[in-house]
Parts: sequence; C-alpha cells; structure tokens
Amino acid sequence: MNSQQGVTRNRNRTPQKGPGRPAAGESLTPQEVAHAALQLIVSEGEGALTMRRLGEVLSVKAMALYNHFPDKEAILDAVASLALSRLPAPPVKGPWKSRIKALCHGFRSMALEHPNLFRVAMNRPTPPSSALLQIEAALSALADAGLPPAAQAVAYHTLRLYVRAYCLWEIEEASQGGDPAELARVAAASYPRTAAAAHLIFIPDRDRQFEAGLDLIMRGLQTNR
Amino acid sequence: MNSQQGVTRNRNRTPQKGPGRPAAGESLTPQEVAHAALQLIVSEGEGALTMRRLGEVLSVKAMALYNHFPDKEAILDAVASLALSRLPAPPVKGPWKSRIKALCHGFRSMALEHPNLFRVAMNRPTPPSSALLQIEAALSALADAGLPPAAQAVAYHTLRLYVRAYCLWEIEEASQGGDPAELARVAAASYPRTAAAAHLIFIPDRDRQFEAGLDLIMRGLQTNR
DNA sequence: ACCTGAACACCGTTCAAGT
DNA sequence: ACCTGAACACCGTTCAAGT
Repeated sequence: MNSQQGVTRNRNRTPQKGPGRPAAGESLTPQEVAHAALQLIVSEGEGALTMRRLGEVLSVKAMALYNHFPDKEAILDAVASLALSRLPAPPVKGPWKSRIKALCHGFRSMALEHPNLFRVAMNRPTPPSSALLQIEAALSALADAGLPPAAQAVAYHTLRLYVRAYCLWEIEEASQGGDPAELARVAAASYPRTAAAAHLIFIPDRDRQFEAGLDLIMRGLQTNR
Repeated sequence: MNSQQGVTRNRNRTPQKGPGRPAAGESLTPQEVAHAALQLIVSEGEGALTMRRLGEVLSVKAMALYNHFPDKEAILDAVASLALSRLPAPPVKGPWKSRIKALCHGFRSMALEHPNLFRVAMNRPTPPSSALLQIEAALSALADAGLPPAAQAVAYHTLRLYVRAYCLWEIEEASQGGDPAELARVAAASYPRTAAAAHLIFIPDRDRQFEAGLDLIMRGLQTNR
C-alpha cells in the first residue's frame, strides 16, 4: 500500500513529472538498482524485495531490471557485497586480542543496526571480495598472537562461524519479540534435570552473552601450543 | 516431471485405482502429511515442498492439507520436529568430553546424511521439544566438567552455535561442488598478506576442520576457573 | 541500448460448494 | 468432518515489440 514514498530514489536532477520519474535521456545503472534494493531490504526486509516492487521504487517496470542484472539472485549478490563494504574499517594498531574483538563487534553492530540486511548478507554462500579487508585483518591479528598458520586458519574459521551464528540467532530472537527474562522462566520449567543451567541459556543480557562466547573461544587460543 | 513415483506414500492398503489413491472411507492424518513433507524435503530439498506437490504425493488436492495444518509454516515446524527426533540417543556414560563430542557428531552425521532436511530443521527459530534430550545431555555433561551454571550456559550456547554454523557451512560448500583443494588455491591468491594462513582457511579435510574447531572451544572450557 | 506489455508457469491461501 | 474447483493476489522470467 505505502509502497511508493520513502524509499524512492531520485536518480537524476530533473525537477518534477511525478515523484522519482526518470528524465528523458537518462537511464538506469546497476549501482542504482543495487542501492535501491539495499534500501528496500533495510527498511522492509528481504520479503519486500520483488522485481515489480523494486521497479516501482526506481520508476521503471520490473522487466527493465533485466537489462542490468541477469536475475534476482545477482541483485542479492550485489546487495550483500555493498553491505559488507559498509563494515567499519578494521583496526591496524593495538594488541591482537583487541583487534579481533573490534572486528567481531563491527559485525555485531551491523547486525543490530540493520538486521534485515545482515541476514541477506550472511546467507550468501561465499563472502565477496568486499570482505577481504576484514579477513586479512583477522588473519594478521591471529598471526600476531603467535599462532602457526594451521591454527590461524582454524581460529579464524571458528570465530567467523561463531560471530555469524550468534548474530543471526540474536536477530531472530529479537524479531520474535517477547521478554528474554520471561522466555527464560518458561524454558527453565522444561529442563528439570539441570534447571539451574537451563535458566541461564536464555541470558537476558545479549551483550554479555556474546562477549562470553567470544572469550571462551579466545581462551582456547591462548592455551594453544 | 518425475514428480509422482518414488516419493508416493500409500497410506492405506487398498490395492489399486492408480498409484497412491486413497480408499473410500480413509482420510489423511497430520502425521502422514508431515512424513510425506519430510520425504519430499529429504529427496528434493525445501524448494520442492509445495502445497500442490505435497498434495500430489498424498493423492489429494493441495487444499485438503489445510484440514490438517493451518498453513505451510506449520508443516515445516512439524518436519523440523520430526527431524530432530531422529537424532541418535545422547550418550549417558563416559567422560564428559566424549559425551559432548558424541552429541556434536550426532548433529553432523545428520547434516551429512540429509543436508536438505538439516537445513530446514536448523532454520526453524526455536528448537522444538524433540531436542530436549540432547539439550539435557549437553548440560549435564558440562556440569560434570565442573563448570558452574553460568559457564555451562555459555559453553552450551557457544557449542550449539558452532556446530550448527559449521554444518550449514559444510553443506553449502559441498552442494556448490568444486574441489576443496582447487578452491584453496584460488583463495590463497587473493590474500597476499597472509597467504600461508589463507591457504588453510579452505582446509580440504572437513572432518579435521570440524574437530579442530570443537577442540578449540573445549580447550577454552578446561582453562575455565 | 534500453524500456514496455503481455504472457507463461508457477506460488500460498480463501471460500463456497459438494459428500 | 473432510475434500474439491475455481478464484485471488501474487511470484520470477521470457519474448516480441517499441523507441
């Protein structure tokens, strides 16, 4: 219903002719398409990204999009790449531990700020080259930790999987609504044998939960010989 | 095209009248619907699970399914619950470390055996009660490790996220095809600064990769005080 | 080169109608 | 109580046609 306004992107400087209407001789670019798709996902979620709807936002019919991308999948790839390029620049100074933590927190910030976008970006199969800076930074921090190459690889992979999975879980949990403390009560009731621990599975403080998992993994790194 | 055969489930013992045709007085049950949906997902993936297609498999029109489930989402919930109830029984004897490992390997076995089903089961928001046995077993093993309740909760959550994320990653990687060693070569070329480690991110031996991440996390557990 | 209209082969779901 | 036919409001994508 409220499809048109708010997300419409004026892609040239022609004054009027209706909102977001293209000028006579101007034509769409892939960048504009990707950006509009990103905006749509950010504000309304992946479900709202429809070829027809995206065309509408760009004041164009859906079929025009196929002049710039082979299919919808390619648009999603472009969005994911754009999203990852928005991650904060990786730190280059400081002790390796704090650099690793900064990288992880960068991911989580994005997840919390734009959950819909994060979901899309993380569900792409392989990380695009826009994540290269982060990967390099993580590996060099792990090298500075004194880990041999094989251990660097294991640590990188484990941390990456944890951060991604944690953030996706946190997003999901948050979007379902419901008070975390209330969920904890209900859950604890179903785990008779170890009720005390079960109660804490649903820790209300997400920040501390994230941090604790990170610390657990990094503790394993230090005792590595 | 080859939709009908192979997945068709005869839900009663009437001899003929076409393959899988229901008898006169017999009617569908939710269990039959869930089971047929599971079969369809196992053999052809979530994309093949369509109300029309599922009806076809059960020799019924798509709309009949709404007599047994409110919507498609509910069918997927039932499938996920069924899937998790197929996990191997959690071990009750032995040192806590081997019990934790057995639980994790149980998940991975299912992932490798039925990747399509695993994907569906893991993408459901909250674990159904059919996972209760596994959760209890994990918590009690962590208790036996001497962890205080708060640390049990953190460890459980971290291990769970790791196992899930690793298996989903492995499945995805495998379904994309391509030789892991070849992927490693290509990847290494894009990571100039830490080429040695980067080469190892794409470890060809998935078993060892999984194990190494698990060991890393469990190492963190032991140094916990 | 880029955009459009119309169409194709699908979806999940609703609803009145049958038995 | 359970199943069906027809329809609704959508999808992604193809293709011939316009400029």
